[in-house]
Amino acid sequence: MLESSPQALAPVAEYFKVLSEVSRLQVLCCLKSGAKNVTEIIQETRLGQANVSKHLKVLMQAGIVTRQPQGISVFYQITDPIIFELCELVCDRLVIRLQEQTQQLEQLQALRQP
Amino acid sequence: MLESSPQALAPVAEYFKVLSEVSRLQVLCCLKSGAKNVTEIIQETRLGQANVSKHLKVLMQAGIVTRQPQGISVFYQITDPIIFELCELVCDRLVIRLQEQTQQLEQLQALRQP
DNA sequence: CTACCATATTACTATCTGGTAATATGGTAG
DNA sequence: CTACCATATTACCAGATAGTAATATGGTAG
Repeated sequence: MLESSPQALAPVAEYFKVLSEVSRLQVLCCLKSGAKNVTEIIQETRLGQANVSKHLKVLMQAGIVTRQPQGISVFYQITDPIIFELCELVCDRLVIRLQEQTQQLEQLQALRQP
Repeated sequence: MLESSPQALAPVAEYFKVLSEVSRLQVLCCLKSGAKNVTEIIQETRLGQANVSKHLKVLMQAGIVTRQPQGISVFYQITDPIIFELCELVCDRLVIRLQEQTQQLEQLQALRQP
């Protein structure tokens, strides 16, 4: 599987790009516990209002969150549960990498003082 | 799990950023079948030499590939097997999203011609 | 209707990054 | 040594994008 033509890879790259910004990951983490309105997201993430609005639009166009106007405010909710699975995979890998680097450092230090 | 502070999320975002470029995904796909030297990668991906070199550096700094000089040329190899798992997850999700969109379109067309 | 609140959009800037041509490096052969 | 090949680096440009201030939209209350 996993075709290698640029055309086939473009949507995958685009999806990863959406997840490649700290602010958007912050918003997603904030929504992990359930639907929230924009004001709540702004308060919790301490990001600017226009900024949050823009990021939410990007997340919606990627199909990662859904929008639900409710009275005067608008609630957003995560629809795509694989996000956290993806993040966990990456986190696990980053931890392993850190451990390897620490090990290498220790070995170097051991060599320096025989 | 999955802390929400910007500092904790930064490495995750960075990892996703590495995977958010079509050219780099092309290189990774090209390496899926095993180690290849730079010339082979250039031929297979049809990317420029300096460009491939730069992308390989990024992939190496992210710990996704390893470098092995061999005689006059340099071989690269994927070290991080989770990449394709990540891509598969995203692909599956993209397919589902496409299917949903197609369904919605069909419903709209059905409404237009009652 | 007007006033007000929450959210979205616009316009703009500063920063970052992919691509490439030119050049540098480094190993190999003769 | 020199010539040559593969790879890396540098310098540069063009396009994309995060952040923000200002403004627009749209729903609600009075």
